[in-house]
Amino acid sequence: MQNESQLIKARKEKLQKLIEMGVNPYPAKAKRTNLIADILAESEKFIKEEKGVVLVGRIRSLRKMGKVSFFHLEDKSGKIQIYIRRDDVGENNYTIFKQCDLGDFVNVFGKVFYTQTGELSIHTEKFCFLTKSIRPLPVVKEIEEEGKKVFYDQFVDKELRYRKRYLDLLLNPEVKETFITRSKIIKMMREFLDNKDFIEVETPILQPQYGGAEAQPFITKHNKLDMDLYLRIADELYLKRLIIGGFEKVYEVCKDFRNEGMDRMHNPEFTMIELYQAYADYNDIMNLVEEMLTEIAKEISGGLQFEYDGAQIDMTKPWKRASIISLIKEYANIDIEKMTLEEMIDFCKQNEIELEIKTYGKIIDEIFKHFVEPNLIQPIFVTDYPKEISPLAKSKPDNPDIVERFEIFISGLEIGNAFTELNDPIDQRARLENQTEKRKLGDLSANEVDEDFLEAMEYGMPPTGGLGLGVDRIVMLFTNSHSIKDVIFFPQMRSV
RNA sequence: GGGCCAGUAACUCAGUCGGUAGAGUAUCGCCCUUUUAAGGCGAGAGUCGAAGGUUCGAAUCCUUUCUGGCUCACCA
Repeated sequence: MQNESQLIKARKEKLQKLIEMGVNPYPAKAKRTNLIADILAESEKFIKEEKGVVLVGRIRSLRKMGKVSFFHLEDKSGKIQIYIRRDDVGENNYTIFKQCDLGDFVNVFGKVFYTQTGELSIHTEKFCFLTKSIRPLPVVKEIEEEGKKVFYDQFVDKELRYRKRYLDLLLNPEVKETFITRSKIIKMMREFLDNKDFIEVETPILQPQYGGAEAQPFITKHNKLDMDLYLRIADELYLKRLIIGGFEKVYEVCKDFRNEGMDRMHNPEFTMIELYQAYADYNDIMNLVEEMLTEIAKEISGGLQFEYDGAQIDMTKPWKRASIISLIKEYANIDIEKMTLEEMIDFCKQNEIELEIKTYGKIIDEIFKHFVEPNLIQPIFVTDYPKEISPLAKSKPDNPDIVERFEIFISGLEIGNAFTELNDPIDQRARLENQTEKRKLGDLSANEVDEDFLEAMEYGMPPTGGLGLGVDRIVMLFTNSHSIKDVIFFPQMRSV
C-alpha cells in the first residue's frame, strides 16, 4: 500500500534523523520512579515537595507547537499530560523531541505542576526515547464532556479489532477491562476450588483417542511415532482416570477443541473448567456451582443482580431446579411421560419442529430447545435428561431411561453441564458401544469405544459427581459481552 | 448452510440520475513559549475488497467471488 508507506516513510525518516543526531531510538534501559497513578493520587504532595519524578509510557496524544508542546503519556496505571518547553530542555533536545509520534515510548524526567487550564501535568526537564514506532496507530480522539468520555473516529471495525487485538486493546479501553475481568474470574474459580481441597491437574491435550463429549475433533499427527493424535474435545475421561487412581477432588482449567461450527457462542478452541468429586452426586455439584458462581457475581458485579443482553439477571440463591420433563409440561403444555413416541412425533410435526433422529431422547431434547430454552433467562438447573443423549451419566434409581444430569442456563446461555458419573463398567461399555453404532450410522459426533478408559473403570470408580463449565460463556455473562469473540483475545478467523 | 447488511485514504465516514473520487482527523512544510478533538496557511496521499459483464463511460447497474457483522438452522 503506497499511502501507508508514505506515513511509515515519514516515521522512518525521523528514526534516521535520531540516529544521525546520536540518539539511540531503542535503548535497552528505562528508568522509572513512579507510576502515573501515584502522581494522580497524591498530586498535592508531589507539587509541594517539588520532587523530581521519572515516568515511562507511551505517547497517546500529541500537541506540538513552535517552542512548546504537550502530550499525554500512558503507562499501565493511567495517563498524565506532559509539558515540554524548548528553553527548558535546550534546542538540541527539543529537536529530538520533535521526532516523536503518537505511539512512541518515552522516558520523562520532570516535576509535577498544574497548567493554566488546571490540568495536572509534568514539567519536563529531561526527555529520552525508549522506542520509536514506525507504523501509525489509528487516530482516535478522546475528550471529556460533563464527566463522560466522548470519542471521535473510534476504532470500530470489528474485523480489524479481532484480527489486530493489540490495537483494539490500545484504542478501546473497555476491551482491556473485559479481559482483566476474565482473568479475575478464572483466578476466583481456582481459589474457590483450592479452598475446597480440590487439586488442579493437567491431562493430555494430544490424545490417541478422543471422548467425553459429542463433537468432531481436530486431527494431528506425531511424526516419529507415526500416529494420528486428536486435540481433546473434553477432559472427562482422563479426569475420571485420576478419580480411579485415588484422587478425590480434581479440576482442570482446560482448552478444548471442537471441529464444528462457529457463531457468537462457539469458538473452535475454548476454555472449560472440569471438576470431579468422589462420593458426590449431581445434587452436591449443583450446590457447589451455585455457591461458586454467586461468589463470583458478588465480587465481579458487586452484587447478585446485573444486566446481560438487556435483561436483569438475579443470581440470588437458591436457583430454580426443574426436570426437563416438568419444564416441557410448563412451557409446551404437554406431559411427555404419558405420550407414546408416535404422539410425540405428531406433536413436533404440528409445531414445525424438524426431527432428524426420531428417538425418545432426541425428541425430548428438540421439544425442550424449541419451547423451553428461549424462556430460561434467570439461573436455572435443568435436570434429569434422557439416558440416550447422556452416555456417561448414571441412571435415576427409579427410571432407567432418565439420568442424573443437569445443565445450567443463564440468560439463554448454556454455561454448564454435569452429572452423577456412571461408574458401572458393564453399563458404561454398553453405552459406549451404542455410541459406536451411532457412528457407524453416520453420526460423526459419536465416539469410538475407549478400551483403556473402560478397563480403568473395571478396577472400580467410586460414586462421583462431575461438572464442565463454559468459562468463556461465564465471562460473557459477567462482562455483558454479546459474542464469545469479545472474551477471547484472538478468536479464530479465516485467513485473508 | 439460508436470509439481511457492510467493505471507498492510516482512522471515521460522504459520494445524488452511471460522467474517471470528497470531508474531518492523521501525515508533510511554514507560523505559533501553558495547549487539550490546540489553532492558522499550504501540500501530498486512493487498484473505491477482488474478478468478469453491460456501457462511449462503472465506486455507482448485473453476475460471480472474498472478508466481516447480525440473524435463523445445526452441532456444543
